[in-house]
Amino acid sequence: MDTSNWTENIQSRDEQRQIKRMAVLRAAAKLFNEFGYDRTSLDDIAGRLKVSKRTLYYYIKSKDEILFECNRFALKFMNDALEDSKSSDLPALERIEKFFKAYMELLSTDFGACLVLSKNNVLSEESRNFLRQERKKIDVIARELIEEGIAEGSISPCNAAMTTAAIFGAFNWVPHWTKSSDSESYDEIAKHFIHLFINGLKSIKNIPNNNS
Amino acid sequence: MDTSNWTENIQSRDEQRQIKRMAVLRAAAKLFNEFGYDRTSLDDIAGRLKVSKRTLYYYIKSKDEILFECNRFALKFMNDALEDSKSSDLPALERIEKFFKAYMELLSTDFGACLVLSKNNVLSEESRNFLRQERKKIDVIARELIEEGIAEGSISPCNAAMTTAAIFGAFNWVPHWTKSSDSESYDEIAKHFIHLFINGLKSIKNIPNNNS
DNA sequence: CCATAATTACACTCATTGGTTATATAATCC
DNA sequence: GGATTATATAACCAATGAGTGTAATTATGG
Repeated sequence: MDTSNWTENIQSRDEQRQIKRMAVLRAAAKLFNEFGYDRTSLDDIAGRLKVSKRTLYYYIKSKDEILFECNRFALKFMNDALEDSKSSDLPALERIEKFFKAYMELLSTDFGACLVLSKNNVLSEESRNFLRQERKKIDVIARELIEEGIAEGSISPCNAAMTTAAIFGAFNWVPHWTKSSDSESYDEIAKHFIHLFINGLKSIKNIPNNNS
Repeated sequence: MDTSNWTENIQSRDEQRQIKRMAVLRAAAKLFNEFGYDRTSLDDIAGRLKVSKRTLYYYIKSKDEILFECNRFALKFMNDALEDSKSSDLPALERIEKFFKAYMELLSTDFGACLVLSKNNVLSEESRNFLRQERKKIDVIARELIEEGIAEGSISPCNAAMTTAAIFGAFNWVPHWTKSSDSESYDEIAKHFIHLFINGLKSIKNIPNNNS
């Protein structure tokens, strides 16, 4: 049926569907993050949304798909956010700061947390490869930032892969301790972390970092 | 069973038992780390050891207990290792280095990896509390080290809790990427990480500190 | 070599759960 | 208003996996 012009209602239906689908994904992500993928049943998700399990199947194809979509969505969000920082021509250190602030922002969302809390060895080889590839992109961008910084002279030479691994690790771990989110906001955490990674622990007594 | 006095043979039997029990735990940890707790069946563990599932129950009480014991064992190992560094009176930065090298060593073991890879929200409230408490101890020691460093003047003032969270995070994340353990040894990683955390990214141009 | 205890194997129960299907209700558009 | 489509309910199925009873087998000590 290629109805051409009465787009509005169709749109509206589709929009409704998308919104509901999104609600399913978000509810699922919350539960996955709290109890883990395997210990979350579709009934749990349905219960949270006050619908029956069968209903979920109108929005998703399988439980696997839910996890995949949660991951995909998070990665898409991230990639979008990266477009900004890519075009920017700030000095490397500031771009790194921007980058990881965006990353922490992602991690503060249900989908972002899901990205780092769920092992995705559940999914099909194909899905897993796709997600791995997307992750890789983000990792590569971070690595390039470090390398630019080194080229620029603002970052001291180091193994960029190892360095990004350390930073991502620190960030990725944050959603693991949010249960008792008594503490600071994600933004505060990001600031602290970035400051630590840039300046290190060591106190700098005699070195004003103006270079000579 | 209160075995009282005929120690020798019992010992030998007991030793045998302990060894086998340990083999069960280690095999389980390996599988947990690879596939996750929920996706590892007791049949899998038994299969790995080439015994029947029923046999496992002579060494452990339940699947829960396996996970608990894996965690407990890792934490015990860590606490033992900490006794050393506690008595030492090296400068804080070196003790931190020592501490985190030991921690990375732990993470390189099956039990250590299990400690950071498994969500333990599976376990009973009681078990979970115990483990949390033990973890807390380790965290506190790390925090104290940082604070000593600050007091000493070798570490620039910072939020110690946040700082240890960052460092632990970076370390804890390592077992997540070991699947493709194509890369460096844990020891190398530890060195890199520690260097990064102590010195930071920022290049310090007037220090000829490229010893590596 | 026998009696006792430890260990192991087979087969079973029982509960959970992911996924499916038959069918009923509500919305949409001609 | 009636046909078509979207959405929901509830019952059902097949598979899995934790845990157990029993009985066979092995090791230990006298």
